[in-house]
Amino acid sequence: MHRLDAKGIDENAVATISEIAARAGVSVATVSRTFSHPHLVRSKTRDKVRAAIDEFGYRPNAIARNLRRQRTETVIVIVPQIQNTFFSGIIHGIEAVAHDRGYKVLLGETRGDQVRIDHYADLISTRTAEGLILLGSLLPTAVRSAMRDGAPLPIPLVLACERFEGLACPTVAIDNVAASKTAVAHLVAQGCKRIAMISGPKGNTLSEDRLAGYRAALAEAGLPRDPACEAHGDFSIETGHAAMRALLALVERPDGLFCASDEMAMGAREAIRAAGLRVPQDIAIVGFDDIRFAAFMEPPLTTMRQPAKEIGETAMQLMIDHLEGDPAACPHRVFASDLIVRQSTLR
Amino acid sequence: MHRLDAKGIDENAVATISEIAARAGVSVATVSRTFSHPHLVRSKTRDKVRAAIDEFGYRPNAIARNLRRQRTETVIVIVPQIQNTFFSGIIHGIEAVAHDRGYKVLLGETRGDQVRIDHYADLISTRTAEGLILLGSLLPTAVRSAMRDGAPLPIPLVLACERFEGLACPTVAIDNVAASKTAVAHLVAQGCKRIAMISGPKGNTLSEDRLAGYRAALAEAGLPRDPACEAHGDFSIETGHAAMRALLALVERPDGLFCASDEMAMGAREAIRAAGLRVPQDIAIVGFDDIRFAAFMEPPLTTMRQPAKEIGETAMQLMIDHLEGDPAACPHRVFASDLIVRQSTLR
DNA sequence: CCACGATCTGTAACGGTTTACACCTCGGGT
DNA sequence: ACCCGAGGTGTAAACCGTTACAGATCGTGG
Repeated sequence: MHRLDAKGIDENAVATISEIAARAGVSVATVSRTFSHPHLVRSKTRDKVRAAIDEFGYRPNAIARNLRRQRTETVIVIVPQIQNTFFSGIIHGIEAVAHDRGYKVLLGETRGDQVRIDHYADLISTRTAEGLILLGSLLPTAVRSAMRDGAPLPIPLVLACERFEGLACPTVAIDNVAASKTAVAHLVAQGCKRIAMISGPKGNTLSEDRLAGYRAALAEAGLPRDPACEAHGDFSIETGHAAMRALLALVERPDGLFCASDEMAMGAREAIRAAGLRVPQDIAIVGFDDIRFAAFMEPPLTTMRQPAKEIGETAMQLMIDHLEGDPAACPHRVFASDLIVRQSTLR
Repeated sequence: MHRLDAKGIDENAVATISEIAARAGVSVATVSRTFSHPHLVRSKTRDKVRAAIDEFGYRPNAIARNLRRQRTETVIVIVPQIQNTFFSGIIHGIEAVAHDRGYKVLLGETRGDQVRIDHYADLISTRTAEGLILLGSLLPTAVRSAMRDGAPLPIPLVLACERFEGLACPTVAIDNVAASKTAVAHLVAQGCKRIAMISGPKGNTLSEDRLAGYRAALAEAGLPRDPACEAHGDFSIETGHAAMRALLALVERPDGLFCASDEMAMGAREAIRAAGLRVPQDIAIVGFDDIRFAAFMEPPLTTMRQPAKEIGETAMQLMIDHLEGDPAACPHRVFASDLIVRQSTLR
């Protein structure tokens, strides 16, 4: 299939190493060495091999090489949804480092589906990929049971942007508690007295951390905490919109809002507009992530910037260190996140 | 590395087929058949094999299987930039179909770099991947030279969203000429007399098609065409902003704007705001793509919707048909694109 | 002219699976 | 008693590289 054309001469199929060896009048070992360890081959011999290769178009078969070397130099990146701008920023960073270091990136999208995540994690057991970079808050079943049993991790794993209690593996993230505290303190400084939050899904460490930061900031400012002001979404525009409508229905309307993602802030902003209220005069908003579109909202959105690309780059770097270096090492990289102040909080 | 723990007992390493065969007291062929052709194995024998597998945790080595089968069931998707919302929508669709059909998706980002695109295309020659889905407007050098020589395509290729004159390969796209014509006709219907366009990069078929549609609509409406009103960007917010600033500096200011991407429309909208003008009263805007954020712009953006997910799904479908079916077939799928009318053009 | 080391090259094992082919067993028909 | 076919199973040859090891070649110093 797709290998032989009508004349039986294969234009596409690459010659094998033994054909090249025969054409060049050397052994397969020499051809192999010409690629992998050229310094072991006399330059005259190399030229013979190169000539044969130029003539017959040899490209070494990566599958055979992988089998022999027991390596694929491939990592799989599991992401809840590729369309999320923050995640695609991380993937951008991952791909950059992977490419530079000669690794390949397999992409798996989960959409919150445990079956899909396990399917992709299985690619490690079957040796299709060597390691797993996890962007979401869902863990493969195999990892979960290892955690429960206190067993070592069954697969090389790096967490980007999420952390799990009791899971010892390389992690890169920001300090979500501190970041949220800063964000909410900014709202306090702008004079907000009743600050609501739309966080991520319950039970998700990242969401809990951001919620904790929010609460800490309120406490520090001496503002009362009202459970009715704590809403949850799934980081999407739609859930931000819905959550804000609920918050607007409260008898005591909030005058400040902190969202755990810019997308939710976008949805919330729309709900506020629909209610005939103004941002920031009636309600000031702080988002999270600083996605590309935050600066182009109306008004431009104040937000906690996460260095998505750097997070991705670091995650891939940690993965390579893990695969090529000491697999017992378990570094944690924490990035700073900056508050980007724009008009949505300036009143 | 990472294979043996302190006791020399390997928790992670999967047993090989021959170990399982020995444990189960059968031959390797039988173990293999238990996986691939269970109906060829007596159920009692299957149970023995299953028991051994359960006990020792065997997972077949995909590399060895791939080598033997001469298949990897992997396609590589080359995208100019993963962060572009339209592209990530397509990838979303590609991944969905790939997962359902048992294929894997390798991700390659080019950022307009010919070296990177060739690097990724090379994964086909080395048999790492079986086919290439191309999202951008850059072609691998190997494909380009085949085109020039009139030779058959050197690799299984599917184009999503871009087409090339004289390149016969499965393609999925929309009718950019017609879509642009519709978009610009809408501006005409809204009473715009001087309509500018910010298109994509020059020399790009997609850009040219959209420009052609724009010109056709002007001609049909009897409006004069002014080369000064034809600007170019690279689909990004920033270039949209820059292009709009130039358009605003014209002595005769446009009163309508058609952008070849929503992102550029976003940048343009910002430039218009900065100039103290109103949308749509002073300048009406139509974008392209209908990315998730278009509906949340201020005012919400009228735009040509492209069915990104469906385009991706179809591209992957065509790729599988090409790999598993008739490689000579060269279907072209053209999707409808709908004009989504929002406030940015309603005056 | 020989010994010796350095440099280069070849042979063959190996990685782990799939599958063509051969073989064996067993039941049923003649 | 014999043949035949169906159903199961095993053997071994692929698939295509890499690399340990052995062997060949070459240059140099004695």
